[in-house]
Amino acid sequence: MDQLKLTLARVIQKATNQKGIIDLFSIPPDSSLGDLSLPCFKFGKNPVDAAKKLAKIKLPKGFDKVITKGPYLNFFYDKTEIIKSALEYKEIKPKKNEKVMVEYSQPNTHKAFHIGHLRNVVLGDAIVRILRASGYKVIAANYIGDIGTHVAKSLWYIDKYCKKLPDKDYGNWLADVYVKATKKVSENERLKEEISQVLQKFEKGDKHFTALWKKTYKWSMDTFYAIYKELDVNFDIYFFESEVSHEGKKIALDLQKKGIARKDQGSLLVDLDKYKLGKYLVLKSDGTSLYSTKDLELAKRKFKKYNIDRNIYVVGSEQELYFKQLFKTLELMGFPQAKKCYHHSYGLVQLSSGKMSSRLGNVISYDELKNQVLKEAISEVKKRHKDWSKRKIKDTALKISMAALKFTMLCKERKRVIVFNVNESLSFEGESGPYLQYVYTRIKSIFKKAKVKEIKAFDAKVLTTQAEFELAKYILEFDSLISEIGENYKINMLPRYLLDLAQAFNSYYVSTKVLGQGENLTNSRLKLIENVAKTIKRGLNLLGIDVVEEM
RNA sequence: GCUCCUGUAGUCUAGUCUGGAUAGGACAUAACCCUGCGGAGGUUAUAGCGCGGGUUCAAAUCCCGUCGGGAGCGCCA
Repeated sequence: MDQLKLTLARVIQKATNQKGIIDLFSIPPDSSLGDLSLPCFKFGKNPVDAAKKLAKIKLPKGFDKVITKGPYLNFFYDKTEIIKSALEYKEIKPKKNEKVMVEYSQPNTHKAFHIGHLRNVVLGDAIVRILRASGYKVIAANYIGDIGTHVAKSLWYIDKYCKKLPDKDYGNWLADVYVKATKKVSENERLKEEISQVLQKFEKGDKHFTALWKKTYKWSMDTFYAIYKELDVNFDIYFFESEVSHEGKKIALDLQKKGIARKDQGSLLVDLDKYKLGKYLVLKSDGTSLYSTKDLELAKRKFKKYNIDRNIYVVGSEQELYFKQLFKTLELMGFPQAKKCYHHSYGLVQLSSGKMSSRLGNVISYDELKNQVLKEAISEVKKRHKDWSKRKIKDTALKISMAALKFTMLCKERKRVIVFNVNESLSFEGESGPYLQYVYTRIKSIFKKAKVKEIKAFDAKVLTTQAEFELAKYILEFDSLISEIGENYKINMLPRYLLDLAQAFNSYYVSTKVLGQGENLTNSRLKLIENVAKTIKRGLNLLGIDVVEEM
């Protein structure tokens, strides 16, 4: 269809002697008005006349007719041609040379993994999948916050107050320790000094704290790995703050030598006032490293060792200023790739009662939410399939739960804040992941009854309804949508598209019978809905969502 | 105080970058549709662009102002 649009644009370009026609095209508000529209406001003083004049042009192949509607010129595709292309549709695999690194998830060890982290992982994973589908070489990177003040705080608390270490449920225990430690410190400011000492000892390689760190670090990582496995998220590389901390300090000191950074109240900072970016602190006054210290070294590694062309950081919008500062500093350091660093920010996930904070412990953990949704899904599946085994019920319910969770995280425009109400469970109806899975099972069910594996003969000419034409258009739109998202990162366009397609299918389904319509018609309809199912499956997979055969 | 983001029916949301036709969808509410390929569905109804200016043939979209909500602004990450 992109090709059709292009040829039409050329024809009109010739007739009007104007450039950029292709950008003027729009989709009419209702498909009964046409498939493609050209507003004629820019062709002379009287757009209605201009439209009438242009309506006389000779239409290129693939177009059926053109009508005018006031100042609009509305084109209709040749329906049979479109349906034919949709029936014969083959997946394309584009190739691009650019190498992109997507850094996401970045959880801190020794803290809770909550639903805010979930939005990040799901978003990052979808970006990775979509960029790969649009042809980029993608490195999926995680960056674990395994050291820093928060870890020192936990180690300090465990060392000082915990007589017994747990033997199970490590992740939650650590999350709880962090909350308690924060509370302790807030009651007595002087304890901060003790924590600073623990951090300094640890950074110098103190044996006791290193051993304690190793043990507790592993507990956290095992918790994360389990979550990633369940979410079906895979990383190509794990970076750790601990491995860039030391080199980061060198960079900070080097920045001072070069006059990019200066000392201020004992700490080192890069003054970015003249770029309206405030001051960027790169080393603490006690000589230990900061988030920024480590990010400088991390970026350097990405550029030099991994030789990437583009670098995407998936991090919440509250860090927008921080990343602007980081990118500017990288630029001052002379990295040409600094201009190709991109902060993919997104809105907070918060509770109806307000912002979540690992420090305060008022969070919904990933496990908590998942278990709630899973419970609901299990009961729904049970209702429908009394004969299924427990195992099958749970497997299916888990896939449905994942669809519900991920879809909720992805269908909103990225900057939008997501507010969770603890008591409201996620919906499986309406605009939801399960709604899309449902469409897939309906199609699969038809195929089961049809008892055909492969449709060899089909004929576009027998598919004459508007609904069939609409479905065909959706199928043909998919590839350009993916490549568009690969450029603008508007992930939520994909869930939106899938909802539209699903809805179009559902109304087709209730109005049109596929089976028992004679071999020719039935086979052609089967072919069409098979391609609908494939498109939905591909789309869901790009969002990290699995389909189910039955639900 | 300064900076950034955001405001669309009772609730949630798409559209805003790149201005075009009747602002699309979901939930809730009220009707209706299984002798049919799966009702986690379909059809219909009700209801909306915070406010005030400006630019334009045309504004949810751009500009200015204003009000409400959120986030950030040196030793957290």
